[in-house]
Amino acid sequence: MVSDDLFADPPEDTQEEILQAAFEVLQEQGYSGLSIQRIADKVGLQKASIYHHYSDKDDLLLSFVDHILDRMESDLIRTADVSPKTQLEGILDSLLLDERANTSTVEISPPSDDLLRVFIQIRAQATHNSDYQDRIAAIDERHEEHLAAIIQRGIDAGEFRDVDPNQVATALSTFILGSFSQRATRTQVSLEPVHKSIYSYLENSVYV
Amino acid sequence: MVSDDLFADPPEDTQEEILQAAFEVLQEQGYSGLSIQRIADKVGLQKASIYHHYSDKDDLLLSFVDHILDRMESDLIRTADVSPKTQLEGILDSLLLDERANTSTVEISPPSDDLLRVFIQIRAQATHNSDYQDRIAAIDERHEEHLAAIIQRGIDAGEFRDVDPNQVATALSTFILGSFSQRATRTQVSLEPVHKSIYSYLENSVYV
DNA sequence: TTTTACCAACCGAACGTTTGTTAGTCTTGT
DNA sequence: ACAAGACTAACAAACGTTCGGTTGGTAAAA
Repeated sequence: MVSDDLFADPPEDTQEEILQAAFEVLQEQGYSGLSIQRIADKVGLQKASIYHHYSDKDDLLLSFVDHILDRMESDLIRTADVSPKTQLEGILDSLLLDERANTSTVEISPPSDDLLRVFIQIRAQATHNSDYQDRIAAIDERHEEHLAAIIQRGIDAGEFRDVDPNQVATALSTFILGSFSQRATRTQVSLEPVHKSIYSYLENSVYV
Repeated sequence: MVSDDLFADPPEDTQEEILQAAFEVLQEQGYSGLSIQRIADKVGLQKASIYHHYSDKDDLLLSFVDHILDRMESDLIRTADVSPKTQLEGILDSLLLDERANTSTVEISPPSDDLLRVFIQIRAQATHNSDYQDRIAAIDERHEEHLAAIIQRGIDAGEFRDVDPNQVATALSTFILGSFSQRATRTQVSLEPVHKSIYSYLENSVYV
């Protein structure tokens, strides 16, 4: 199995190497298999050495989650100097289509399957851990605000009808999350029907 | 914290009591905290006694997952002797609205928040465990088929346009899953915008 | 330039606890 | 008396964490 990197560039210091190792372990073993020993093995360190870089497991996990969620958010939220309709469709194309089918003019690299799986697992921790809950809620809110702002711009520009930006944004983010969850937990999910349906919704209910 | 029962009636035998205990532990501690010791404590048994009812932890977890997914599926899939449009809206109302706001004529009890949280956690296991992947995929497929059948009936009855039943069903199930995921991982999620948007989609893109 | 001091990085070994699991024993209802 | 069901006790393995020691390189002191 080939795993892509947690960092765009190869990790420079040991701290980043450790987070990258945690990323791979989480992918292979799941959250319950994410132990110091396994991370140390993956980096090629003794597990005692981990404690030279992180005070304890909680510290490590917190840094890890921050890194993952930052990365996720940067995939979700991008500004672009194009018309609202073009920007919105660029976002949906990148998030809901296979890369090869993506002919969008707006360049948005979609989250990889690896990142998506890890994201879904972190999200699942939010069901019983309020720290995670807060972080997840923050991401969701910023994502929705980002979409709402685009829709508001579309209304102002006369491209969109006078819809409720927040309502449409919430619907879109719910849809995107559902698609992420399916991609992460099933194999061979066809993104086409979902993509077509949301375009149908936009054409018939949002666009002028 | 008050947890609702995994079983409609109070569990009769010890096996069911154990599964109910696992349900509560999973809710409080998450999947990584789901140990034999904690389950035994919750039932009021010694942990060795668990092995009188289940051969090992894997056996217990498999039974547990089966029970949860069966219950989830029974909440998702119900037949009703009403018009396709009424049935579809009954399903969406029950899954995407608060109970008190649910004035649907079709009686479908929605999955409780507790069940939803546990479902999302089990789903997350599917990211790295192929056994879980298969079960999750099976549920999703049956759910989509159920929705597609309703839509097909709607088309035949002249209530719906000549849409692709599978495409619309996939979109609906994606949407529902996204809503579940948000409800399970965030507090105070307003279901109203999502509900309104999907009705808008149906009226403008599906209904005649 | 050589010597000294220092510090970050890593390692090996051990700690107490919790994990899943097994064996043997006692208790209870039929 | 018999079997089902619960118990106590113990096991090896894995867990997170700590301690003390060994490097290697860098910077100050001689």
